[in-house]
Amino acid sequence: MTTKNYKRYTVTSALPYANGPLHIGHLAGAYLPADIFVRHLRLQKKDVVYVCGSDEHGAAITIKAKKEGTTPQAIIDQYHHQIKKSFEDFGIAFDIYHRTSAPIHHDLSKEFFLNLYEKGEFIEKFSDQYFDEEFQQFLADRYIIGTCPNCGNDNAYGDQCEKCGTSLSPTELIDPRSTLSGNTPVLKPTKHWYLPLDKYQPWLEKWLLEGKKDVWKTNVYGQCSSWLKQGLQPRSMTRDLDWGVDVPLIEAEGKKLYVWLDAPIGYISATKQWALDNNKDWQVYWKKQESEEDNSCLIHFIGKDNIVFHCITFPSILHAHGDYILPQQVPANEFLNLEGDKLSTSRNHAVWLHEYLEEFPNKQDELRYVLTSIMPETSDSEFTWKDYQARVNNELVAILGNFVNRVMILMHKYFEGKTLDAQNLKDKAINEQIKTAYADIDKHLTDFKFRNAISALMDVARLGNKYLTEKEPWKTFKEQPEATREVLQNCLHIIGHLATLSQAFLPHTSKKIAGMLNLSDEAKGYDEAITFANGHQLNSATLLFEKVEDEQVERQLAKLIAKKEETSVTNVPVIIPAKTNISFDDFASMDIRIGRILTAEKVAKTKKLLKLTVDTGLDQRTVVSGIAEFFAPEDIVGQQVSILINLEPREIKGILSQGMILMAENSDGKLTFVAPIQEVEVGSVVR
RNA sequence: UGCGGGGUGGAGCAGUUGGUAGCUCGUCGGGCUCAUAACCCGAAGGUCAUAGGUUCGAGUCCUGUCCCCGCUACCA
Repeated sequence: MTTKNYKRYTVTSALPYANGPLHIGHLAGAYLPADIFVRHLRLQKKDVVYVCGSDEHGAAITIKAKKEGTTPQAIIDQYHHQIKKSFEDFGIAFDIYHRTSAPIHHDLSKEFFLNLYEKGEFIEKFSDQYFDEEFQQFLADRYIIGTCPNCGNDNAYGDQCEKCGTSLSPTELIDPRSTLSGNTPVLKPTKHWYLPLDKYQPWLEKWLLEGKKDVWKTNVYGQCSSWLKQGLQPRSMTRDLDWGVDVPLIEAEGKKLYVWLDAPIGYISATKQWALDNNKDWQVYWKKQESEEDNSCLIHFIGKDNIVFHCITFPSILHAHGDYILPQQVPANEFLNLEGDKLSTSRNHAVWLHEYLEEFPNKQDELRYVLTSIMPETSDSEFTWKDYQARVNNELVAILGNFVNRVMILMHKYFEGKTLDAQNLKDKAINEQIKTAYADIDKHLTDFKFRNAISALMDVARLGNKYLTEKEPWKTFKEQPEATREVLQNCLHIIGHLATLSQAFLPHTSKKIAGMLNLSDEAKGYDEAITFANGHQLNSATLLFEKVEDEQVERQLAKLIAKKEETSVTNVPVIIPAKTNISFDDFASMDIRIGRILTAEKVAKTKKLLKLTVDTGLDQRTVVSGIAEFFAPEDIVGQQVSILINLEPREIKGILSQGMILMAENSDGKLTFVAPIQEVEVGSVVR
């Protein structure tokens, strides 16, 4: 593929956002594949730098700080160090794990902005934005809540209503409130600098649509081409925020760079810091060289949610700057699910890396193996603890661990763990198959097919088990000790190759194997021969992997359930600020009645809507209600409900909805009917 | 709403440019006993979501339909 035969590689993994810990989805998406890929390149003695760091800016962090009554700095310090340590313990081999709050990053981000500014790339636009007069600041979209014009949810955010899914802008909200003060914000003009993505569209079409067709993964290419087809719009690169990189213009005081401008620049500033620390030249990894063939091969490992920024926005910025190379590959993975449900930070439905490392000490490679085997390369995939157990027990323990153990035990039993004239692998067929394994793994990794690659690694261990079974050294030893010795020494060579080949995937295991063979545990390149001296003494056999017991699986499952419940209980309910007063007449003008649901059916092609027929006492009418996620149609027939009957009828999904069912919604968005505690006569007035 | 990805034996998934449907796990039968009851061999099990079309021939190309996931909307 196109990543072959470069002189140099610049590999990045998406910057984790420093407002929460890492979970297995992050690993499977952007970190484990990159780590394997980079280790593979290093084993080929390629020149590669692998950078990452914490993304520490953006409104989500200030919101979290405010919610927890602390400072943004405290939040990012806490999570930066936690994330960094988790990566280290897990064995992700970054050359540097940096952070975007570092001065070197702020400087470089400003430099980028100024470079584009001076070239006149930005469009300067005034727009009216909500401003909180009490707090004297402009409000980011997420700081404004109000009533959704689409579904009437009065807890919609300025950028989106999470209830009906509509994308909004703050000015569309009915009755907007600031989450800072609860006051009604005022519109004030503010100036922002926009990146004219529309202007780069023709260039993007050529570079991406023509240049990356059949080169990038279909999920990545498909998403990009759909964006380009829709037509790109200028995108604001600045924000009215008090946390982030300052916009380096006098007239922009108090404004910050948009996180998505500065975050990817974090890859570059991290490289710069690494170069400083190690006396290297960072520019060869990022800047265009005199001759194109000297350019570094830039590869971004990300999850699918980051595709557009890494494939369209960031390349546009690099292109507009002009001095920088562009990504050669963006092997985005899809998502990992957990036990049949999406991973979710807010619902605490996740396997957290720091907890795994504590509860399963020295079992990094087990998780690395499982996640690589189920990596969501082409579609979403699923992690279950039962599958974890099965893969560890049936594959790592039974195939790899067992093979190594069998050979080691036989060697010690028959030959005191000493080799004799074991310079070469003497079985031609085995030798060929091992060569093929090296080639296969290289091909799969070059194509970002990590599942296939790790399966090719396991095939080497399978080959060993088969060879042992066929040669039956435990039978031949008495009659033909020399032939038996040769068989076992051939097996030792296979184990040696397993040590080399597993370095990229299972680095901890590789070291253990090398230790057992009493070979140096220095990283061994692929081209280094495996040799045992005459009379080489092996170390004693230890088990590479332990079985996962049913009890461990059950404990993890119980923990997931417990956490979910705990979260829903302890989640501090967000109390929505009070709305402005209305007159009694306004209230009296609402006609709310008690009705009864007569029929209910799901509206086709929607996930939230139910079509209800309600007896209001006056008539029977059709109401479309967004409650399908919480109630099955058959369960609510006969239910008494409060219904607002003089609401302007509205067509929803082609059905005329005449009225609105009143629902109580808790802070998790869970709905309950507002109904009389005793049955009352249908048509009764609520007032 | 629009767009992207996916729907393949019990489970999880591969299937490159169209040419007899594969892998891992599980199940069943056999072999072996060096090994963490692990290893090796063999078998059963699929109308490739669905309806049409192109073709000598389609899981693979085209069209319609139905499901699932995601993006659009600062969690990989």
